[in-house]
Amino acid sequence: MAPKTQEQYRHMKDEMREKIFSGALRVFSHRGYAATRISDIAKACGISHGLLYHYFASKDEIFTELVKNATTSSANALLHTASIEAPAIQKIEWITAEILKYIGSDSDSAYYFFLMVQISVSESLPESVMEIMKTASEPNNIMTRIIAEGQQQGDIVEGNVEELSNAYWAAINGLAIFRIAYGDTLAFPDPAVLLRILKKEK
Amino acid sequence: MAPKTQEQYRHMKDEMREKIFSGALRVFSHRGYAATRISDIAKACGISHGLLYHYFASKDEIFTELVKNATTSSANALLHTASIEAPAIQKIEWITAEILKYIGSDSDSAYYFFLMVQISVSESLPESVMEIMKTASEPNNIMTRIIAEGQQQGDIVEGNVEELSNAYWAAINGLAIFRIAYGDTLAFPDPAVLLRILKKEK
DNA sequence: GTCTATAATTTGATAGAC
DNA sequence: GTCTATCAAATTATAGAC
Repeated sequence: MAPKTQEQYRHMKDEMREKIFSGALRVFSHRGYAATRISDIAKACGISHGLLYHYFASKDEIFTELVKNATTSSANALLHTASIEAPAIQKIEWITAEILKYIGSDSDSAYYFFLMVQISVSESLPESVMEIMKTASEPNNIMTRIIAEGQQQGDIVEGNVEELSNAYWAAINGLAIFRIAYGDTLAFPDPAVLLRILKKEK
Repeated sequence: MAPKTQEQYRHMKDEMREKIFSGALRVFSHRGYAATRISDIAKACGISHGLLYHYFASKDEIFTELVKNATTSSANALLHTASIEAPAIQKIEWITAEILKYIGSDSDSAYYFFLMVQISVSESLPESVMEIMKTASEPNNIMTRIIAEGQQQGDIVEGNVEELSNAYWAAINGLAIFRIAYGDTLAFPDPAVLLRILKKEK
């Protein structure tokens, strides 16, 4: 192997690659993987499609890197929250506020959520993406644990933890999608509205 | 065997078109509009792609008919609920139970929800679909009216009606998507869980 | 009614000019 | 580094055999 040359090769092109990632994320979200043309991404980045192959080997590689970003960063955020020393309900309040803040802003977050939704539904994806999804730690598992914790502490409503978690994540993902579809004209709910799904009234 | 009447032939043609619709709805949902190949639909229906053109003029026509179905049937269901003589909260309880029942079953409902989600996000759609979306009455408008009604009657929590409506619909749509992604292994929440978003505790 | 063969177009990827 | 020209493969839609 020649790790040294590969590393140098990548470092040289990192800046442009970042620019391409950003454009590609939005194009993939709006069109889906298979429907996204390499020329669409190139146009969104203001370069020719030929030049794009100077920075990426293929359409698959761009997509795979994006998915890698999405899975690792979301898993890390959740793991970090889970490790905080606080009552479960506070963990959930904190993460909900964070997620909604980012989804509601102009950042890439909403697009990452929708990217993962598309992947979970899609039946024909590159093998490389399938591999990542298999090894990705599921946010749902972490969330169900926190919910169960909150139930024991008497702050979260009774009921099947997976059903509660699904309802909560469905709302989060749905809002991310609405945000992409309707932009900043969307009336964006307060974290408290979503937390009513889980929180026990006192 | 006796020769078939014209009506029998017409009936056979209608049946085949229904079969193609059903197959196409699932393929479009799993792959998106632009990424769906005519041969994918044909394969899902167990026919050759040449034969498909015997029943439909183009890929666009199949998709457009599906969108037409989705918009009219969902609008009708909501309008019907809105016209019922009952407190607003009961209307919402009824429609939520209905929607979740259908999404959770093996019917086409979940796919129709996701189809509309994809359309709302997608940037490149056939002109014919764009036309339908422009004239389609928005479910959101009907829902916000019912929610406002429920607030006046003291059964629904205070707060911006559009934000509440968005949170509620986000959860509904999110669950439809989860249902497609995970099939009947999904832990499907009770209507009561979703209604906690809107319902005032007493 | 149903299929296979094929035309016309599009698109992912490469090669080579500047 | 960047672009344009081009190849090879895939895809929509049509034509024609059975």
